[in-house]
Amino acid sequence: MFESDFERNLFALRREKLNQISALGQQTYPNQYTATHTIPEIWAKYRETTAEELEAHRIQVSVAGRIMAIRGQGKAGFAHLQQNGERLQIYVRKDDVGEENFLLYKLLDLGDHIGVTGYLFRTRTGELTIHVQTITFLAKAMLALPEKYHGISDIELRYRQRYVDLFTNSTLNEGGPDEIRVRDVFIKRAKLLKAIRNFFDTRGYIEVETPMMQPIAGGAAARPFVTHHNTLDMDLYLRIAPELYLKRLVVGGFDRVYEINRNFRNEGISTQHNPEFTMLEFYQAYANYHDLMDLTEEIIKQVAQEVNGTTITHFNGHEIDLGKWRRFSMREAIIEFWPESAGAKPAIEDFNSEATAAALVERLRAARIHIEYKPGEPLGKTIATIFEAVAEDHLIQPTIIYDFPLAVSPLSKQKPDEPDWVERFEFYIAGFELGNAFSELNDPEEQRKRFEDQLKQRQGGDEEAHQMDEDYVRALAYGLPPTGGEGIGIDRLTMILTGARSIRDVILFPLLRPHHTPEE
RNA sequence: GAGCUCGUAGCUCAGCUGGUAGAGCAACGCCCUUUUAAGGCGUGGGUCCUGGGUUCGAAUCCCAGCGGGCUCACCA
Repeated sequence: MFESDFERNLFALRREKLNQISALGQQTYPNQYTATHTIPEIWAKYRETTAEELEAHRIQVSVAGRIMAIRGQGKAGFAHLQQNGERLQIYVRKDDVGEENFLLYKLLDLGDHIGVTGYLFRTRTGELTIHVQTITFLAKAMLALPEKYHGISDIELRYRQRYVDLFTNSTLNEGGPDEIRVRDVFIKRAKLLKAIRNFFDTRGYIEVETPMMQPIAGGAAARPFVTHHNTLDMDLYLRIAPELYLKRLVVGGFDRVYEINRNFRNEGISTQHNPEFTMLEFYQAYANYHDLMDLTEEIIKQVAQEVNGTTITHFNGHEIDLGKWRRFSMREAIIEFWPESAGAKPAIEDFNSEATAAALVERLRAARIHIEYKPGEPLGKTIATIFEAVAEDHLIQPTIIYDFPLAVSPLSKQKPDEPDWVERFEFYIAGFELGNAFSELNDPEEQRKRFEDQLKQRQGGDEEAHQMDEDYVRALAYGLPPTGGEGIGIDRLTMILTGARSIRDVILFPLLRPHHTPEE
């Protein structure tokens, strides 16, 4: 627990102060405190009240909070109490609180929790302040708070000791139009979740919870985490997606379902990837991917309005309007964003054969654009890779990319007129993918074939290829109505709405390697 | 997993081409009854991330490791 002798000594010293506080007749760890207001309530109610009004009608209040600043003045003193992210000044005079309470005040440290009663006034400089009459001790900070002006700026410390980060409430993107405090990031995240639930609840969707531990990790292409159930003596996978269970529910007659929950993928970590992340998935019977495109724009617009009061957001130096959307087919996007350095733009026919697609790869490589390509891989996979290499960085403003190759979409329905392409889209904001949606494949025989193809790729060494899920095929065999389904990354959407540039800034306790203190 | 980069007091940071570690905040003591990054006087606080190496001498240079950040890869 202790970082140093300094901390150990400080702890002992505070322990001694607790004894003295106890000797003053205060409980050292009392069980409750009854306040008349929270600090935000005081501000909401009396922000505009003048000094004269406060003097004329003495307003008695009691509030509780954590001491975040304290200034002694001999036989008086000022302190700032913080509660729910807001601070209110208190003024303590020996004359007014009495000998014992003033001794208590002298024993207080930065970080301590106290309750005070008193009346509101304005100081010489006009600051709304409580003129304290009694102090009640509530809890002690046994460790030193971070630097009072800068707070904690060490990113590692912020993530490891989020509890400190939150009450010091340090700033992200300082000085920019996207400046935001840590606490507000997580308040917005909560609002976002509420807005999404509101969106779906009012449209007749029901919220469900499906297994997080699954015997077959399906519904996405990713390496799973493995765990073990002792009594059943079976390995289970932490889910990589809820998809296949949610579609079983549509078979079961829940025409509109959604789930907001964690997915786990045993993959790399980056500013856009955390091993556990929160995903919204929703399914709507009788809808196709066109319906979902319209719905997607509506969701994002409405959520932005509810969370930020505007569809304008700032991310990494870009102003983004979440109310204005573009749509390209994947092939159109490749042509649209084809780099000049790689010569003339491709023609739409170039996507029709492996040879012409491979030629595009060669042109990109000649232009020193890194692109993964294995000769003999399916044409659709090559096209998807080209899209990612060429277009993704340009998709700063909200953009829907539709019509994906069948080869990379084992669960999507083919386009009636182009069987090598499926009714699938992804949407991008700020240069990264936020969501993925498609008209769900509901033909059990076709689904079985797709799984078998995936199995072949798996045997060929692709660890992320889908496994066979017999029960899911059986569910489809009972009849899945035409259905549209979509997944939206909640962490990433939070990033877009808060301007946080790292996914770790929107996850309260992001995964870090264990850190060993000298004592361990 | 790879490349680059950072790691000095509880916190925020300085410390030059190598000469044996500093400031502010916080802490401790004293003074101060409208202050607010309060102020004044004084005091204590260091495994300079860890382990090797080079050197008369290493926070500083070199190597390895640990942890963080960024970029790339994988992926959403």
